[in-house]
Amino acid sequence: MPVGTQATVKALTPGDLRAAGVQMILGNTYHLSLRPTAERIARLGGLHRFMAWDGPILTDSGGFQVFSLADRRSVDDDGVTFRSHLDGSTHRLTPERAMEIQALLGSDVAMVLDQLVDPSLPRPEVAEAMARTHRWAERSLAARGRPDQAVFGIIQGGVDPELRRESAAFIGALPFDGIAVGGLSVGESKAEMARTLDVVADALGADPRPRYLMGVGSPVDFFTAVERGIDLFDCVLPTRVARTGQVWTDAGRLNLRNAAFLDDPSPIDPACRCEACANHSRAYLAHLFRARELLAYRLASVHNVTWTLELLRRLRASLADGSFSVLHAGVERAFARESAPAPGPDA
RNA sequence: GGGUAGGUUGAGCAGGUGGUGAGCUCCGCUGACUGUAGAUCAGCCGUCUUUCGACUGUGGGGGUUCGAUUCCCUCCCUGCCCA
Repeated sequence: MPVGTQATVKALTPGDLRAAGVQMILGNTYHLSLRPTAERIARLGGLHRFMAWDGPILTDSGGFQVFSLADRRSVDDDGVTFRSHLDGSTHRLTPERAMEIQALLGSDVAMVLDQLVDPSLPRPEVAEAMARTHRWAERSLAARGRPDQAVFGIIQGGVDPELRRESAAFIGALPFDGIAVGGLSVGESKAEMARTLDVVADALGADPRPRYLMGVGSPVDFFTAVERGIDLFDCVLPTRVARTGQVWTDAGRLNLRNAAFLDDPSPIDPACRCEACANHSRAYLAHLFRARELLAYRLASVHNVTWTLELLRRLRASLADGSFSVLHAGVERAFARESAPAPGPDA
């Protein structure tokens, strides 16, 4: 699911999304409730009609903003009080209100309000946020408003195996339509993420419901997660990095702002069939980025979303024909720079 | 021809009225980004050096001075005004 926080996957039209092979997108409770407001979207016929996207939409609950806007909110057992990043006004989000907003938006999948925390915090704080997430999960189920909307629960627990196991058991025991793993890709190591997904996979066992890893991921992360039973992803990376000039290819990542591409007549990825690769050169994109031309953002986003979804299509095919590990190794090799340890300030 | 204001590191500017000018914004170079307060942010951006640091640099030339970006002479270049 490409991320379309504000009722748009930035720089892309619904037509672009369909051409890129997008099946489902993500929208956001927090942002849309502030602007243009959930009530207005409801009056205008719901989120699908509002943004002219007739495919499935999953809406995030605002749980991530509980984490990312830590300096302008306060959390208590009943809910979260935010100060708007737009105008500083105060807003209250409870599990019930998050469900109400998502019912108004009319998304196909609603997420429960959860509390994720920095996994490096002391264990009692991680455990407290997990316990609160569990209580909020039960309240969210009780508050679900419409039968045509699926609701997913969210497993928390940081990178502590025992807490994760406990959370997976608790959330897995509730009658959700799908199970999400939250609180990862927030600074923990790749090994910690993999280990945590192992614990969750073990705890959920043969549970047939769809499993969604929230906020992931990078090309390599998909393999790590699918190996551990994950079915569904959302991530801002393909579109965000595209807007800053980075494109993903079978040969790894390219930064189109680099001077080396100014004279490169080849397409971003010769194997890609997207609009950008079919019609334009790296040199053209490099020029557009330098000139800050708006087309740069669309073409790069079209490419990254297309390429990412094609990667996932190939990943699914590799599961069927047994070539998963070969494909995995190839992507690991191409994107090796990503997993290389970043030089520290003293290095 | 006369007058006047200027000439600072790729560009545009600060600053500097005898003793420390490498400061800003662009441009440029590179990196980062994981449930989007992000078409954003960070580092670098005279030369040498990995760093520390060293050196050079205020249009050219000359003069005064222990010492000149600063004072004097002269030349060159640019804008504006007058003829």
